[in-house]
Amino acid sequence: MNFSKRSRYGIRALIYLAWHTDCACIQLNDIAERNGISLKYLEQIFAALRKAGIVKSIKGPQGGYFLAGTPASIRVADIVSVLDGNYLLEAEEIPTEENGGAEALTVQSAVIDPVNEYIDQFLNTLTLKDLVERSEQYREAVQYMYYI
Amino acid sequence: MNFSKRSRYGIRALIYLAWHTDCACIQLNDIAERNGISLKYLEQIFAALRKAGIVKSIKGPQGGYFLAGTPASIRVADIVSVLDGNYLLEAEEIPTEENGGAEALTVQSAVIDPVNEYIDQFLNTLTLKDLVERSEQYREAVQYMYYI
DNA sequence: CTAAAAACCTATTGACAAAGTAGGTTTTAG
DNA sequence: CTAAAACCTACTTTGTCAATAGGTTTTTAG
Repeated sequence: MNFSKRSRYGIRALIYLAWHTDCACIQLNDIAERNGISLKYLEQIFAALRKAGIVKSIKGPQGGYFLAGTPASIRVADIVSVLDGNYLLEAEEIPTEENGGAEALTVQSAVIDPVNEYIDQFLNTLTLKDLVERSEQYREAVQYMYYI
Repeated sequence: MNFSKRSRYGIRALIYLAWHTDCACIQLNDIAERNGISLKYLEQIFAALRKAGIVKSIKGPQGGYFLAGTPASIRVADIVSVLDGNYLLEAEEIPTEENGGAEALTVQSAVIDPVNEYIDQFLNTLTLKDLVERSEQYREAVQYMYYI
């Protein structure tokens, strides 16, 4: 299981893109400064997102990135998959001896599997649209926090 | 979030101890061989479990380890806490700039928090007793798998 | 009393990945 | 033609996991 900076930065950047679907595109420089993320690191993240078809790009001055689909069509599971590889807990190695297997199988089926099932279901149901909706409360709150 | 070998080995070893509450104690050598785990590594794991009060030990020949409490009183959350530190996903760093905070707060509250809440609830409810009960089906199956 | 079995203790190592840095090339608007 | 931006590849740093190593201490059995 991974929920690395890479994924978190990616999701945050995509929320920002989703906020600005009215703009033609957004520059990485903009996002990097907003979030205190290294531009070079963001570039790598967006290279992956672009290759996976989640965003599209325009080169040259006034270029940038925009979402390839609607926010509702982009699942958080897709984003994390692209950026962190698999997001599930790794499967147990079941000992090949004549013993020890029962314990390992139990851990797999009673601990790992249920956690994985929940995470998988949760991340596959959650879309960028959901995140945008839930961000509304913070957009105001954040301005209040820092402008006072 | 960690679900390392350390935790998995620990849980497996504790299942094995719980199977043998009739024995005075179990030697690590036994468990290590059953599971193909290095004895030295298991010793470190059990040192942590002992210091946390999950198992007790007897030194000297015929010594070994046994559960400090009933299987029903040992939560999987306790085991993983001891062996992996915290088992939850780390909190987002919220940017201190006047911007970017809304995205980060959204990721925290809409993605990280719900996953953490589930894992926390799940691991705190699940006890070693549950694991022992669910291991029954595998104890037979495993013997069948390898003795045929 | 002694030898061996087991727990107990502390330090070190090797492999690997995450996070970020570095230094470019290519495309294209103005 | 120049500068802004994406695009590409390689490297570095840092830290953690999973062991390995080499002991010391305690205690039972003979």
